[in-house]
Amino acid sequence: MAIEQDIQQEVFKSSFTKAVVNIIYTSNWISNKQLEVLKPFDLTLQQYNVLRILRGQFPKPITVNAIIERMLDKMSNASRLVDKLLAKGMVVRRECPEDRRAVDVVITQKGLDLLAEIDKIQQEWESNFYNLCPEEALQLSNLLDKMRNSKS
Amino acid sequence: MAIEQDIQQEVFKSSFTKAVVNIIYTSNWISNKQLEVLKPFDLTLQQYNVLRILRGQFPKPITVNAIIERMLDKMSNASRLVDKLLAKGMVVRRECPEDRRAVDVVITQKGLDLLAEIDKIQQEWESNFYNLCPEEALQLSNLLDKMRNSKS
DNA sequence: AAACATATAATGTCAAAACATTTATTTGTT
DNA sequence: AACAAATAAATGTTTTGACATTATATGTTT
Repeated sequence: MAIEQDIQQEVFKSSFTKAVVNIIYTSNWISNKQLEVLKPFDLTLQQYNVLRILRGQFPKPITVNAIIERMLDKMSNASRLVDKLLAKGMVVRRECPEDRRAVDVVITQKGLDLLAEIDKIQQEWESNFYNLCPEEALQLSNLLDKMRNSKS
Repeated sequence: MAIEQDIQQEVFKSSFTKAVVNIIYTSNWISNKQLEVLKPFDLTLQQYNVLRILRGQFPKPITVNAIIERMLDKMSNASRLVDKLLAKGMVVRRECPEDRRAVDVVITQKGLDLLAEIDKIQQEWESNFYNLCPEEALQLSNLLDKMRNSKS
């Protein structure tokens, strides 16, 4: 359905405003879909995202600060997020030898296994629900990149 | 900057995954920009969105339920959001005569004035930061619509 | 009309986010 | 070396979000 019907607003001030609204709406739409997938695994979206960042680094460790930098929505709670993942046995935490202020975090095998399981369901779901061909997906990504490019 | 640099991830599993990540990243980027604009006016994003929905209906009243339907992220807190706006004198609330369960909400002149003031800053900001021509914005919107179109 | 189901908004509760502050360590400057 | 400034992570506090429950009103069935 087009965004006009989805939020029951027929007219936008500009095509630009419409795109902005559509991005936020679609982002929420995706998040809700992902939450459905994650619910049986007792993971929040943020925990899931942190786990994926850790997998991207595996087997190298990564500091809490570096996690924050790579998170889609920066915030200062990464420390507590790691706490939660630690309690679930999904990560290990150890003092960073080069900088004793920092803390190295590494995903465990249990964490990797969990992600692998989620991946299967996620892919199945993606192929059912997403309607773009690879070229269109790229085009979409490029438009978003261009949009964020500030002139100043 | 392209999404690869922004989140320091060189390779995505597919152009599709890349687009999904980019949508969420860009949505957060927009939200953060908007928050900066709203901060001086002591409005949260959600309060701002509700106000805009009310302005869209003005001078007709709208029920809390109808507000929820039109919100970009559905949730059940609309009642408390209206509370906050009421405390600030931005809306008035009265029992709906046709259905005494429902509550009619209308934006006040004070609310309209506040929105008008924010609009000015918002537009100025949009023109500085957004880099798409109207056709590209439309194309972006259409791709997002297409993406959300479930096959099933 | 009575009984039941549904709809609307408000409220209670708990977890998570936002924001500021604190502690420990490192880096830079005089 | 001594001091100030900066950085990394953790913690405290307040607000907000998510979810369930409640109270009241309306609609429906018999």
